[in-house]
Amino acid sequence: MPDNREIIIEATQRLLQSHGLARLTTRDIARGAGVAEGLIYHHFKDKAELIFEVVLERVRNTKDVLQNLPLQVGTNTIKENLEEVLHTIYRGHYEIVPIICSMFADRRLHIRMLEIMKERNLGSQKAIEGLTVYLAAEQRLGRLSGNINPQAAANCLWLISIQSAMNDNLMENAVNDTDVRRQISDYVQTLMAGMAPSDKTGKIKKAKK
Amino acid sequence: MPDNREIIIEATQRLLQSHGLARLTTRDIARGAGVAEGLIYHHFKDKAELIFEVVLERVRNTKDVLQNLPLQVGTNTIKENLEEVLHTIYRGHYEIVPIICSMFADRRLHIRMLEIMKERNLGSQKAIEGLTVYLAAEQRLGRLSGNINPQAAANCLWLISIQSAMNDNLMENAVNDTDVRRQISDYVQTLMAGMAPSDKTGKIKKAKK
Amino acid sequence: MPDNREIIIEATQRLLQSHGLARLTTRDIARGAGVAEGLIYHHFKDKAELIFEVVLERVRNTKDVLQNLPLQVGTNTIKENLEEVLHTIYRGHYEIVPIICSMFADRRLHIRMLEIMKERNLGSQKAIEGLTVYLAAEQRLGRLSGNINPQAAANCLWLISIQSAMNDNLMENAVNDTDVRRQISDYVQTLMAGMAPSDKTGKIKKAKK
Amino acid sequence: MPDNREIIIEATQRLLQSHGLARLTTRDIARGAGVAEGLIYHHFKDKAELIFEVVLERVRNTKDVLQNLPLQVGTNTIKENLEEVLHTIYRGHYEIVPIICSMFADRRLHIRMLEIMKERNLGSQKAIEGLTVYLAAEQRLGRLSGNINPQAAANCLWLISIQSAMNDNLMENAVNDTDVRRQISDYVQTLMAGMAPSDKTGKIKKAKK
DNA sequence: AATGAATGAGCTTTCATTCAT
DNA sequence: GATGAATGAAAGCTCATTCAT
Repeated sequence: MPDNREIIIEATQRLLQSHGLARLTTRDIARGAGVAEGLIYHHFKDKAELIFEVVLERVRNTKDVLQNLPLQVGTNTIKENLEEVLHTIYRGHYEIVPIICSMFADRRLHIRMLEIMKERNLGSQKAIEGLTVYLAAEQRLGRLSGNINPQAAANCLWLISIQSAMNDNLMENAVNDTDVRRQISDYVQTLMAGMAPSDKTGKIKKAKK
Repeated sequence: MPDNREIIIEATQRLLQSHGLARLTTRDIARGAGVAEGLIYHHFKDKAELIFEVVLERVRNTKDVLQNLPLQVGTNTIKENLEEVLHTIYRGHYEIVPIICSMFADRRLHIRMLEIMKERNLGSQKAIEGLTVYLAAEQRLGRLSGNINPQAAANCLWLISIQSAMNDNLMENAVNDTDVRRQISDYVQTLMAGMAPSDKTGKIKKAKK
Repeated sequence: MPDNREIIIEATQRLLQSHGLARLTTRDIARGAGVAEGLIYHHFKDKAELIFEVVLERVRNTKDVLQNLPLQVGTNTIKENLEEVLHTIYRGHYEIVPIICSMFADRRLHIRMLEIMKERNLGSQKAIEGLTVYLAAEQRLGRLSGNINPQAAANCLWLISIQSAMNDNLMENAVNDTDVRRQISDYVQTLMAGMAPSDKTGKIKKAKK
Repeated sequence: MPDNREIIIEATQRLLQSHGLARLTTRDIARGAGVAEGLIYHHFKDKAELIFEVVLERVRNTKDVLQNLPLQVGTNTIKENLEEVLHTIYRGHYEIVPIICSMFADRRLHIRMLEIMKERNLGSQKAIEGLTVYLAAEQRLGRLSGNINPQAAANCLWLISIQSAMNDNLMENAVNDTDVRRQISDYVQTLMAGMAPSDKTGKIKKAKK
């Protein structure tokens, strides 16, 4: 007994990738799923909610990784852990970001999207929480500098990986895994090392001029 | 005699920023430009061509954002300079977020845009170049750590500010200048200080397990 | 064991009053009754039959409104009695306005309703009868002018109160009891005093030109 | 050169009478008018506004009569003038009332209808104004009792004629002009004479019992 | 060049009704 | 009797585009 709700979500996911959101109609979705158009509205309040469900499904894996991150506290190197996190966020969002952006290109969908997120108490801050907790824990273990603010650092990592994915997708950069990982490694390296000169103590030097 | 072609483009640009592409109708554009709907089709083959013209103009402007940065080498504190840069990128992108999103929503527009950018050698890497040059110069002056890769660092700064702007725009966060600047300051602070513990030498410690 | 047929009818009645017919769906009804949508079709041939059953019940009740009025003959003041009557008619109809409107909206329902009313000798003239009898009795007691036709007067009172209720309901006027009573009082006062000049004898003066 | 806006209104008017509102679709209207469906939305904001326009067109005549009523001050007999007014209101609303009621059976149309009325500053009080002014003027001339409130009296007349029309339409009473005029004559007679006993002075007697 | 009325295909959404369980 | 997932035929409305003037 096939679950039509799942079938609809899967068909939407498939069509979203081949056609894009702007040209995707509920008729296409129904045809693609092999069900009546009306059934969509039995399982989802409206088209926006269906699209949102697709995005959620995709993001779920990322969310799990971030939530389980605190379990990694003290294991491996920090750099290894962070690279893994950034890679997960990157991969989890590479295909989703254009869909989300598409929704924001449509005023009506945009508004509805924000409503749904409010209803379900979702938002990127929620997703980042696990990362923030992890960083704070590593900081307490002395594996991270006491000078940084875990929340700000988590935000930086999040923003970099999301925007990388978005940028690569928008510019259609080659995205073989080796390149992605090398790039991420560079970013993490930069964030770990810090840009201030090596004699720094967390205070920023004035120009000597 | 005002040039109606220009007037139409300007109105489209304005409306694209405030309303996004998906619900922007030729009627809206005509009304916004104060001309008849039919006139659009005298000046442009179709709606897509008009939109394309507008987006192209925006992309042309983007690369100028960071051109003047190298002039700041050695002046002020690094932190001050970087905060100013991030703020500039943030503000410059905040308003074109709906246009960027629109490109994700319309596959044909997206593809044409990429072709043009390739032809004319545009693209974010170009825009970041000024920032990279600046960072390298400061590094030579000893005002930045020798351990970082200027290109990677420039990328980090770029990605963070763009994605901040997108996030704030799309999630309809409050964006008064004070909040934006505080946020940016936190990010720069994190990047300057680095996340590795204070005895770091650029090498990453293993977990002591 | 509660009788689901009755439960469905009650829920429909309630919803018809608050929401009107046109947007009242079988889903709403089922939800309101706490049963499955399909069950409606076990108890009623189709939606029309269910609605019909409900409207019929309302019409049955309406004629009782004025039955007790003749009992008031000679008691209180006429004005008090009439104000009470108008208020009763007003209140009794205020809540069924959406149902009356629904009959105008659905031709089939309208026709069936008329047939039933003819068959069973229902109708507003029947309902007004009590009022007419009352007025005639008061006229015989000398408490009402001998110049009026009790039937016409009863009709006037009836029409005014019904239409007041409709108007207030449809225009979403504020309808606190004080306002309603003041309004009714004005109408009764007008009807009691009569519009002809005070030297009137029931005959209408010509303009003196 | 036929005016399509008028053609659409006329077709709607025609179809409204034969089919009723509940089953009247925009497709039917377009077909009936011989134009494209989209054209309706070029001339009217939505279906509600079109329907409303039809009602307005019909009511316009009534409105004119009421507004010109003050010109009749002092001419003919009061009774003649009032009978003419009530007859005009009755005739002008006989076919309109069911349409208006139908709109109120549909929650969405109801709300939209009230919006439109607010936008255009319409409402029954506006229509009654002319009648109120007329009554007040006749009162000053001594042709109407000084004991009545012109506003309340105007309301009574209005409510009676509207509800008569509605009642006759709903009950499908015979409505040949002779019957209608006789009925109206009875109502006016009642209102003129007043219901209080002939020795009245405008004060209401207590029951002597 | 400029207008704006007119088109018509296509969109999302609604909803009475059916039917396997 | 009772369920609720599933249907599919509309419904109201949108909008890029055309064309007579």
